[in-house]
Amino acid sequence: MQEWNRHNAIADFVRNRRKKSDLTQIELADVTGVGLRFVRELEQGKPNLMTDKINQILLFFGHTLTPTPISDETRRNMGA
Amino acid sequence: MQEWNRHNAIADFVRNRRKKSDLTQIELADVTGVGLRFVRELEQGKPNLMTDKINQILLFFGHTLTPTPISDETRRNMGA
DNA sequence: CATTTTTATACCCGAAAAGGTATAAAAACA
DNA sequence: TGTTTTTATACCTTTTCGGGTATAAAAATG
Repeated sequence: MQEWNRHNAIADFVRNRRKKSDLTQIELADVTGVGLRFVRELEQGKPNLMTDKINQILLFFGHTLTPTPISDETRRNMGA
Repeated sequence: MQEWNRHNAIADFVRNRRKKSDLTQIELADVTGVGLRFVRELEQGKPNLMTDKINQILLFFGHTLTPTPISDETRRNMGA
């Protein structure tokens, strides 16, 4: 199995935005409609996730999964 | 089941880049190491896909999946 | 036109994700 | 310190993705 990387673009984004919004994992799961376990595995950096579940969460923060150049990976979404 | 949307950011990106590279779906599957069926389902806009499989393909084009703000372009393809 | 190449749809199966929940660990707080 | 809140880990079940392959449709090529 691939190793979990807690610090990847998606996990970091969700964790940071969630905390900025003063939400617990439970609240985020509740408001986005995904399972609590999914929120946790996502933030822990589980490598294999379903795109539509991720988008369910990202949509709450006004974002979505898109292909981006690798060089821009870190820079692109640090705003907001 | 969710409807397939052939024209989403990921599907369009892969289809366009593949054609620019003059590759068939078979060749892209072969060179990226993912199954042929996956390439087809991705380009057809299957909503539920595994992130690491997508990234296997995007990596070949120097890209990766990241959360990006919902722009007019992405919102245009969200239906309704 | 016919023929070849490429893409799309359908089927079965194994593997793994996602959900729910219980419990343990950690963090926040008084 | 002790208490409460939040987060992390573990187990089990159901669901479904992804691979492989066969076939059909569509597109390209002569």
